[in-house]
Amino acid sequence: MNSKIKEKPKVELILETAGEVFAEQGYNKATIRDICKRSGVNLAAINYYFGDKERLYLTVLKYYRELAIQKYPLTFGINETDTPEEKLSNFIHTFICRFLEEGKTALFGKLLAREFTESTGALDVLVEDFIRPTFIKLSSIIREIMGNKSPDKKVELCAMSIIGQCLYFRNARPVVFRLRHKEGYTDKDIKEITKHIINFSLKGLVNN
Amino acid sequence: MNSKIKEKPKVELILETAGEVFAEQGYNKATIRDICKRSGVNLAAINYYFGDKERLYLTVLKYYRELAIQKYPLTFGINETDTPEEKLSNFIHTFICRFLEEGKTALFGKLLAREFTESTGALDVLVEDFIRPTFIKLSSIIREIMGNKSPDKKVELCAMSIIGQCLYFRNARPVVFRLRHKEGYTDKDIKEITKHIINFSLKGLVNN
DNA sequence: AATTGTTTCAATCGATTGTTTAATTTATAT
DNA sequence: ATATAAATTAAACAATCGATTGAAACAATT
Repeated sequence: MNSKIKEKPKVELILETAGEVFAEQGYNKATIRDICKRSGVNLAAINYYFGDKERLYLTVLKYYRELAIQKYPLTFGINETDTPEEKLSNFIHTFICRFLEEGKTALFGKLLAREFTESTGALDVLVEDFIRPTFIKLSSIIREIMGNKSPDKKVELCAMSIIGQCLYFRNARPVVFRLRHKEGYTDKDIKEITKHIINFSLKGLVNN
Repeated sequence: MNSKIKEKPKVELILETAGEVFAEQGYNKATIRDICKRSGVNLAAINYYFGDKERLYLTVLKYYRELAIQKYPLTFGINETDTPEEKLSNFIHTFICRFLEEGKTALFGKLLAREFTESTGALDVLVEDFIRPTFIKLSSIIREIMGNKSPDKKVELCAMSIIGQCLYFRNARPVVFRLRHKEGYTDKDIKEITKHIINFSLKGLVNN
């Protein structure tokens, strides 16, 4: 009757809502009831379309992964003609954007950032498909900066330092916001943080 | 009858067990049933002695806080005669030990580290009583190294970078262990990590 | 129009959780 | 010894969650 407007397929609707809920609440705290309510679908819809909660979550990951890798190509915004320092800057900047931007394109990054501290059964696959390649990419940049003679272990530790800084100010937001007496990050905050992490890390990588 | 051996008071027994369970599982995943089972007490004991789960958790925090501040004086192992760089080294070393050591003295640190990424209702108090003082202490050391002219914001960001590195390799263990194809940290690992974070951060703080 | 397959729905199941109760046991004090 | 209080227990309660059911509504096909 009101069919002039083509309704969004229910599966897609659920996936989008579920992605937001999982990113907000984490896998465990997110409830099927909440997702269904926000989607305006019946409680049984998720089990009908996806089987169970876990398979919904896996489908959500696949769904947003597509959006993510299509917006952020695997190059991490890095040109091979860039200097190593430029490459690291771009890497850090891109890495932070991937879980900080508003909108759907950053949802995969948010879900991924959660897996670091609240792992689910999907972590094994996520590590091999995304996290390890990201670390390898970062490690290669670090090696360019530090020189080929740098031992693997040292490179690995430096990669941890960089990722650790980035994830801290996302995952430890409850503490950060209280310390600052200020809720949320402004765009200016994010720019400053990004710039700081780049500077701090570039200096940290200097060989002595 | 068998009263030659003085039994440990039940309240204390529950507190110790509960601390371990909360540190292992986090507040939400820890169940009263599990704590009671491990303590060998009846299911109703916790509500009888502590009222409810939340007040048990708060009491656990207070209990282990005592052990912690008595083992780790608020000085963070820092002598005022140390150089600023030595102070930072000692701070990072102490900070990491506080949530990595085995045994009961590190339990408060483990609970605190959890609050960064899985906050509970206790976070507000914990921030004011422990986390903020720790940041202030760290900030004062950073200021000594970077010079008095350094803007507050810059010092704050550097403190975040240092804490972020330390917490990463504790809270992101699921990912780290998979990346390394190795479960757990050896004492050697911990020493290397600590040494690395100290070096990386000292270089990051250098003014240019 | 009848049949078939798909989707939607309210209702409910089964398991887990924090919490409470009411009865019993143990300890303490008079 | 007896009375009172404290501690302990098994059982159940209430709320929440993921999952399932079976009937109804809808769409598509024959």
